[in-house]
Amino acid sequence: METYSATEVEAKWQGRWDELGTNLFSREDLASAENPYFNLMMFPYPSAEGLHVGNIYAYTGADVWGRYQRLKGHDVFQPMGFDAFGIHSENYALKVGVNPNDLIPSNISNFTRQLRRIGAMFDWNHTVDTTDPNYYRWTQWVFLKLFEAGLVEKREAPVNWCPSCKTVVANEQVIQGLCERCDAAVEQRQIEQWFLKITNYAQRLLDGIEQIDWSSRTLTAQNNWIGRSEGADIDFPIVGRDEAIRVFTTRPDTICGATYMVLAPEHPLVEALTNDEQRETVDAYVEQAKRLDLKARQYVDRPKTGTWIGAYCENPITGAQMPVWVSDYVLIEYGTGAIMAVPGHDERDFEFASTFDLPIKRVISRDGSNNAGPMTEAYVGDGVLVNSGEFDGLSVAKGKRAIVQKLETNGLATGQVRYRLHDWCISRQRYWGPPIPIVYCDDCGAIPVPEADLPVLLPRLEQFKPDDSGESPLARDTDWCSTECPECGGVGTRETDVSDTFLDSAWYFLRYPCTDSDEVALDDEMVKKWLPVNSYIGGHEHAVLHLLYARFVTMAFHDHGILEFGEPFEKFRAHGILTKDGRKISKSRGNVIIPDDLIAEWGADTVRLYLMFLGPFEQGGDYQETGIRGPASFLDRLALSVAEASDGEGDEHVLQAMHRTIDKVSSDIEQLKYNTVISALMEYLNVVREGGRTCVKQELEPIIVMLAPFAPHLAEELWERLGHNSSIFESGLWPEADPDLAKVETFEIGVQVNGKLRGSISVTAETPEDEAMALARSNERVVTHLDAGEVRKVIYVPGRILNIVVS
RNA sequence: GCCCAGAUGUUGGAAUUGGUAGACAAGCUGGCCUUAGAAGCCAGUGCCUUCUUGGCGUGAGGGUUCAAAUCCCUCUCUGGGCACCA
Repeated sequence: METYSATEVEAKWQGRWDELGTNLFSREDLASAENPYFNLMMFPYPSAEGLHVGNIYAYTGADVWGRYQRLKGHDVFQPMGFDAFGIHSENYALKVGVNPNDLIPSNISNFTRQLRRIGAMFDWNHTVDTTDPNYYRWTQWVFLKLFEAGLVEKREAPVNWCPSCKTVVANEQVIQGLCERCDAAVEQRQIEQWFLKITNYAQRLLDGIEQIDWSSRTLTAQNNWIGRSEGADIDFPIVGRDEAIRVFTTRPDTICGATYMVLAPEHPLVEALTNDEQRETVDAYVEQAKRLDLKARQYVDRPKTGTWIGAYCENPITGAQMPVWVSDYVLIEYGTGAIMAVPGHDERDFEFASTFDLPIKRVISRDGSNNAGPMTEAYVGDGVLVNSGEFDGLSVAKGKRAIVQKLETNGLATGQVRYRLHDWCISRQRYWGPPIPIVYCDDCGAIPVPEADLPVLLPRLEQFKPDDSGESPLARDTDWCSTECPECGGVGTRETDVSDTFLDSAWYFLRYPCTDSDEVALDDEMVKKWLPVNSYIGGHEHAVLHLLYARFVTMAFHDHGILEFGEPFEKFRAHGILTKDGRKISKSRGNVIIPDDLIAEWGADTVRLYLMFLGPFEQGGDYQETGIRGPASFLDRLALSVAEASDGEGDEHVLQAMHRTIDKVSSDIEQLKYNTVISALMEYLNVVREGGRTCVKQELEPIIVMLAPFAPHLAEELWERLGHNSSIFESGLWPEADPDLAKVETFEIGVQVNGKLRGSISVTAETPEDEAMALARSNERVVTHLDAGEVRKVIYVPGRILNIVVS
């Protein structure tokens, strides 16, 4: 029996969509859309390998959502672009010896071909390529706007430095403390870099979490990443000096248990407080700490190291003298770069104190009793203050308040909130990115390039490999570097660092509806109409960086009067990960699946349907190729049914099943449970075809509409074969369930005796208990078990269960 | 170490959110049809059993309940993220 040829049908409908511009918006369409819906998905980095099946999975799931919104009557704008700048592309280009300027366009065209082949409804009129000067011109503009808003700052920051290659290396290029390329020990070095002050927005980013509809795991990740801590800054006077060491602590209640102080190696007071006797040891220690690369420095399981610097502090509560140490387990970038060490109640301090034989004092006890005997581990739990003089007996919470209060009256403490979030360093000493639009002038300093002079074009360099200068390869292009100072017109030199790829992607969604404008980055009319984004779907791996940066830029633009809204994405859903035979798909495992052959063999519709059938979209699924036959034959049977269908009235029993299916599908698709949507459609088709019956068209039409998001080509084809002459996506055809028909009248419910299933009875929602009992008693098996004793209790939940307790 | 997610037949996964565990598929077994089958159709398929009966069964162990995959406690394992954040 001839059903359909996927190749022909798919080519036919893709051709027709292109020809009619079904998925395209003209500038006028964008301006006049009545029911706008911006369906965004994370744009890919166009690798040389092409899209793998995981990408297809993600984009199909997002496209299903967009097509579903369209069937519900929205004007769905669904653009796609390419995140093509960055170290990824650059490293690959270096490896294969091709200039990224040549490599990227061919990768993009390959990606475009693949994305078109899966039949997603992308608007190819509104696409972005982050490496296009017409795009990065505006990325540079974003930088300038943030600069204007006072959110850009240049300061020294540590980078990994390979002393042999004499270049900056990324964290990923440091393998066990050694340079990936030359095996030399990597060290950290301080260089001047550009930062965006995202920390100014720490609290706002946290507060905004309350108002957005995002996957909860993504919000949790952002919450943890921002890492708000409440505590106090406390000053510990330095013995013999008119100065204090300021520390941040979340546990002021444990201050009486502080037995020593620790400064980070980079702390300015280390130099000032070190006495002559300790000088040599301390200098050597600080030097050694500096030599560690950034990754090794942060490695937790390293044994604690450090040295006494020869100074003392006074505990502002107990008055006790405490030695001041220096150790790299205290980080200069968090808090004040100094801590009071409470070994009795902090695991790290305990480890350090044990190593160096420093006193360990219990000041919190679980139950308030003053347990004797030495502590064998730090106690970090809740409890009651002990050995704390006047504060004994207070709970941890009350102790915190009381101690901070007392110190506040002496001006020695202030309540303080701190965040783990760091400012965003956007400087990259690399080639493949947008040049940071800054000019240095001996007289005027660092001056932003005027908006009118954008873009600062990235010159084509044949030698783009980082060299031993330690600067971006751009520094070698002296013609490019030398320019005029925008301020005084004198001699200027360009900034040679390029910006982080994450800056490109922190605002791309704002640009999509505005790609028709060359004069401005953001067309106010379009932004007002289409933003914020209604739905964003992407990988959970971007839970913190990309998604946080995009929120930050949006908030900053809002405050700077550029945008009316403060949150970019109303709704965000993280899709799951596809595994293969239970294992992660990765290049190193060699189990990467390129979808082209699969699509050539089965067709895009079958592949789409299969991928969506694997598991809940937000949880991912396991790819096993044999499974594709199920969805394939489902589509075949559906096509067969359409071919056989006659006109006329639908069978009532089938129509009831149909409306129940509409009900279930409509609610499951909202929750992205595409797998159960598909199984519901399969179940319904099984009812339609039960016992080899031939069906009527009326019974098939709604199922074809509901299938359309998953298998758009075949849905169009069957819709046409059923006699319709406009696109199935044109006029909001999503069906609505008739509640009367969808209602289930009689249920088979289980009958349990003492909680064990012994039979079932057929009831309605209104069947009263006595009637249900009577029915149960007519069941032989039930009766046998009832005979075992006296009926003590009957639990009857109409429509659910009848449980009879017998003893 | 901390945080998040998860563990259900041979496999992917369902389960009205406390109410008949295993839907829908894949695989396998048998049958029909066929020159053929990666086509279509039909039947069977959690384990044990005295086989129309009964018992067991959702990572392990305990608990709550008339009733637990679902709630609570303890633990194990897997995947992911963060990582000396005071």
